[in-house]
Amino acid sequence: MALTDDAIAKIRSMIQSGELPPGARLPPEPQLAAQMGLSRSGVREAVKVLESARVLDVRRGDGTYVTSLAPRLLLEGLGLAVELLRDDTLLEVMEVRRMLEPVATGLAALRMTDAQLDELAQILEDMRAAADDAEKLIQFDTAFHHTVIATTGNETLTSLLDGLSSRTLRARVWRGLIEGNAAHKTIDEHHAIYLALRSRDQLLAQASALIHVNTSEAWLRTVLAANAAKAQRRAHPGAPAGRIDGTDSP
Amino acid sequence: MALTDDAIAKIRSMIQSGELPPGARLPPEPQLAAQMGLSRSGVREAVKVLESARVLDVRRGDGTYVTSLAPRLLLEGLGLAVELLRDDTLLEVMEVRRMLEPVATGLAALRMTDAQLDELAQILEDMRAAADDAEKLIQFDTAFHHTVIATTGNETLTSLLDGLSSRTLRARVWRGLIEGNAAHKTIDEHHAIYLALRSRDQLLAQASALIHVNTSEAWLRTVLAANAAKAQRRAHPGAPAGRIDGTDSP
DNA sequence: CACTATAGAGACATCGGACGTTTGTCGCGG
DNA sequence: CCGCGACAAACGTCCGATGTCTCTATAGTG
Repeated sequence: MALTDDAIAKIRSMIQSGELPPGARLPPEPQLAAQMGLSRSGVREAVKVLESARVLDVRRGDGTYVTSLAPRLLLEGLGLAVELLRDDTLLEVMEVRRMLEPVATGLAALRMTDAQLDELAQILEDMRAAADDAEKLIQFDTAFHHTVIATTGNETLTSLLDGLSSRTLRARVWRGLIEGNAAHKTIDEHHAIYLALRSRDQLLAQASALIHVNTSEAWLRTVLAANAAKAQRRAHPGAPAGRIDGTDSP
Repeated sequence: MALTDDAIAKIRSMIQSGELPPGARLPPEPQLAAQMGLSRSGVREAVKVLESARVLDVRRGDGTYVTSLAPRLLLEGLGLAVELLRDDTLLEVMEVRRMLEPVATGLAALRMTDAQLDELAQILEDMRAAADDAEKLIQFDTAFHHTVIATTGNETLTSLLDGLSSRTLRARVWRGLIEGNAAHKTIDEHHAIYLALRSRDQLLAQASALIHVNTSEAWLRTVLAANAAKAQRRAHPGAPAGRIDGTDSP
């Protein structure tokens, strides 16, 4: 297959070269098709791919435009990718968070304003009030970390970490936390991060963020282990645990 | 638009739920179309999107299959996204690298084998030999950092950092380095990282990686500034330099 | 003159069918 | 047992038609 992929590459290249700057309007599909030497069907597939990557914005009845190309748009797909990762690679994601989130939180301690601190305090309060509602806990947890990282002013960093902490990943961790009666302890960890940020203590913020990510990772491990054991029983009832990596001998 | 996007969501959801595990074969397009209540054209757009995201593997004359869903595949798109970022957000990318790459390099110092160290030494030698060929320098530079990070054994981390250091970003930095006669100094920085790794000194590796990223960032700044000034002159010949952030007063 | 309702044109959304090309397979023959 | 050729299945591409939404210009109204 070359035609459609060529079209994708051509449009991408026109954007990268500046020939199609953010906000620019593309020619109508039939004209674009003629220009690139393929049918309208092929152009539609190409445009659809770039639209799903948030590179193009297709407005029905109007036309197709280049988006702002802001990091928050282009990095949106990272979250979708993480959602599809296999269980055993989620620990790799956690290891990346473990490396990145503490440093980012430390940076946030240097840049955070009083208003942002108050916002965090409010989220913490909400979290404490919702201590028995898993759905809300996840929501406030997401808001807490997003708010912290966003204060670095680095939109790319924020989008990356948002993507690495996809919704289903967070949901799994919290499921473990709640079933393990560790929700309260985890909320305390958020409080510790908040206190470090309020005192603008970079190293303390970094340390408390690392401890928090570490706790999340530990609970994710337990959830994944329970999950793997369940899958194992489903596949071979009563049989001892064996290979779980999905490989197969020829 | 809902039909095609619904189809994308449905297929994604079937994969996420395990109904379509890695390697599974999807029904033929016409059947898939009937099953999801839309025409084959719509299904083809949906499949194309998921293929471009490396979620599906379409084999002409054979069928459509779910990929391995390995991080290296799913995170491949990150590089394409970074390639399209605007100049002013590339500094954000550099800030992320500045936070992540030193920690990762430090981790590599703990896990690297002798064979991998020898591989690095070879790349360093190649780099020195190619000191006047920008193209090769970029190639060896990419190989060096990829090899270092890959020794952490974390494929997700490796793919992320590969994506953050997209080819055009590296090319710009090296253009600055060469024009500024700093190529030699930068190769020395690679050597310093290598020495730290060889002595398995985590903190030293971390420090030398930070210094190296910092140098890259500095040269990227000069390249971007020169670029912005040129764009400014192109827009207003002879006019004094003014705002270069692209904002506009009403 | 200012504002609103409306008709038209333009553009994307979706469909259905047709044909070419590639690939995997299965049976035949050496 | 192995190689070869024909068949069938599946994706790649194209074309044309129709539906639906948006923007805009125009005519009408107060």
